[in-house]
Amino acid sequence: MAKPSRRSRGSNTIEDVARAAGVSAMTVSRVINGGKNVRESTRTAVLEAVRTLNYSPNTAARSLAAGEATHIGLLYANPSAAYLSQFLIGALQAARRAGAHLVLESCESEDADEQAEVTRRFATSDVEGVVLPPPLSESEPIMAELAAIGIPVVTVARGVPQEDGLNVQIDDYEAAVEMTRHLLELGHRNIGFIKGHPNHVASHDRARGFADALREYGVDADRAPVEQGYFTYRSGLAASERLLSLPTPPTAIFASNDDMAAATVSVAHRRGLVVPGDLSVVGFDDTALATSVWPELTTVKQPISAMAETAVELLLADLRVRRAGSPRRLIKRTLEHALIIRESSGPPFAAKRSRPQKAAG
Amino acid sequence: MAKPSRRSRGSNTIEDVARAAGVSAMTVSRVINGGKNVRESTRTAVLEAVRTLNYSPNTAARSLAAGEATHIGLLYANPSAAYLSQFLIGALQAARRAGAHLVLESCESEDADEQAEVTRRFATSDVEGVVLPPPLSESEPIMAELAAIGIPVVTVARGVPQEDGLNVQIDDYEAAVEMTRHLLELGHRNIGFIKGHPNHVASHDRARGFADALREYGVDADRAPVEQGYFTYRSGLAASERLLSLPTPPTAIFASNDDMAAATVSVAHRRGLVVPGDLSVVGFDDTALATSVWPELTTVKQPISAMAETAVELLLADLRVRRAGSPRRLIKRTLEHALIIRESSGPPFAAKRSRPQKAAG
DNA sequence: GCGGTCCGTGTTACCGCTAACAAAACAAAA
DNA sequence: TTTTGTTTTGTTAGCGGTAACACGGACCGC
Repeated sequence: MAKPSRRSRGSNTIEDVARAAGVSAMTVSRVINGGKNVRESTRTAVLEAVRTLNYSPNTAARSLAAGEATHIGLLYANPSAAYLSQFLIGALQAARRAGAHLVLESCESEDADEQAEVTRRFATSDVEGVVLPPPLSESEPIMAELAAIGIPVVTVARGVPQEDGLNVQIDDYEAAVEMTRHLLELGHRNIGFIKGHPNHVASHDRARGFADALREYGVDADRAPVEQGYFTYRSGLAASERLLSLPTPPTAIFASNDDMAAATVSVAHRRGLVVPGDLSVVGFDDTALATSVWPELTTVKQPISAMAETAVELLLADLRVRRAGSPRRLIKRTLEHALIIRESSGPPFAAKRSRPQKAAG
Repeated sequence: MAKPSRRSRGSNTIEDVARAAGVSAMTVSRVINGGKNVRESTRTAVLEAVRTLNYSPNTAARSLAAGEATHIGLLYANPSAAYLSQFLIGALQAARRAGAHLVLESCESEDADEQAEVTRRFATSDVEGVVLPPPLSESEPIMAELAAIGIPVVTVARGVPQEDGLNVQIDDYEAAVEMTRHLLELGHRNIGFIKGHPNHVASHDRARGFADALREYGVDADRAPVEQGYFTYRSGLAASERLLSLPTPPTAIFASNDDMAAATVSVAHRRGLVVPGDLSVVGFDDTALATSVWPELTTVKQPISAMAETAVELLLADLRVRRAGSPRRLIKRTLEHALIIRESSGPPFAAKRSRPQKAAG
């Protein structure tokens, strides 16, 4: 037995796998990475050895040798905490798989100069690419600064992606259409809508989806009660107050995110309305808030973690391509959303009927 | 000029710094890490060179050479999203500083066998230590499994830390005392309390703090209205309903976390009570929920990010010590909390007075 | 049958850093 | 002054991978 090297950590290396498979380390390396030009029999032998030894490559050694990206930045600003944690989980996963570190920086300021300043400091440290989740993905000062420094960026949920930029998103328009159809199919015809922050392009997409779905069912979209919100709980409070104070208050309210939907539920309760018996309330995003209010919210689920993973992967791929000098491909990726139907939506005027039904059931 | 090496990434290395400072690479290494035995003049020269060249060491190379921990695990379970994202930010920061990767795994199940199973799979991959935030820090199956495998663990906010374990926490008892005093000093004498999940030791500490503070002010703690809750919004709904249905309902309610406090506010509103005019409501944790309800909650802020950072640092230090074979030191660390006074707490019976005041102001 | 091309694999030389050891510089003791 | 520590600094040999190139054999066309 060879005496163990003075600092090995015991876990087996590519060398061990090579020995076990009866090939050289290089061949193992080729098999593990998408290796072309490896005979099928060799490949299976190597994979067999990998499995037997439960081998997993050392990311530190890998990125050192390959000279790959090691630090990718994630600049975030106060989205809902639920969104951020989901996003971080996905980004972290993808980064680790690639052997890269995630460098976090927050940028809460709305001031253009300050945003540029933070960005500059961040970018000139040692990050090789930057992931920009919303709402920062819409920030022009940041995008401009990053472009000036020449650092690759991938935006997430940027409404109007840059011509030659990387972007990951969901189809906000389509999701809003589906949610509106859900309410229409329950029988609602007087549906209120609370818009999102006007700076977010997604807000407009959602509003368009809402209106188009109404038209599809022959409802006059121009007469539909719509109030401006800003994605905050507080703005949702105000907007829903206004909607419910209308002479003919809506039987359902579609809020552009969960925070505002939660606020709407709170206002409804304060007014003695039963949700969903007297008023259906639906949200968007499926953040943790959706299930921590009562009743739990019907909402649209964004695959936040998956979007983050995809974003990191796109960025790393772009970095690789740039380094190799290959022609860049401009990539946009749209991921699937899903309607999550919970307890806050139901048929209109169900309050009186629902009680007997419950007693009977 | 030497032709650039075929794969260097351009950023300057320890070699460049050494050349600039007129010393060897090893000396630079010593200066950068807590180097002992370096002449003061040499040290300053090196640091000068480091600054000039804007040098920052390559973490991949560092952990490869030093054979240090590269993967530390973080096993989490559905705490509030706000808590998790704060925690991740801190943990990530500390991990990156040390050149380690954070490996995430979630374990939502409450079933002992399943928890053990997840833990086993997680631990036998390639993590060298595990961070356990609440509520998992209280899970015996997980702790037992980890101990059996022999992987170092650091728990966070574990009520009764293990004899020889690493743990990071705040003083729940003291924080509860301070919060209760705050209410007492506002003039409240009939204060309701909503307990946390009985499995959490922190719940008991908070309840003790509450009772002791009452006694301190001559209030009969045994007669104080206390209801059992389980840290969920829903349990808060039920508990506060019970408290407010008492013949002499309390003028203030101290909920053991923000979720239950938010639920209490909701119940109060449904009953037509003004917060804080008719009822003061305070929470614990200062999660995002605290500022996304109206009125914003008075609460206790836990330094979540800092706790996560500390936890990772403790773990890495322990790992280093173990590898060196030095005697382990058992470390517990208690971080500072803070009382955050917002709008949900005020003097009792203020509803009638406050309106004229508002009108006058 | 012979040079060329492609394929599958091995060899070599690092990536950037640090542990361990060696050597030199300096100081204190004899 | 010599001897014997004690610092301070340099040298060597990797850590675990991968890029680049080398090499032998199969296949091809002439």
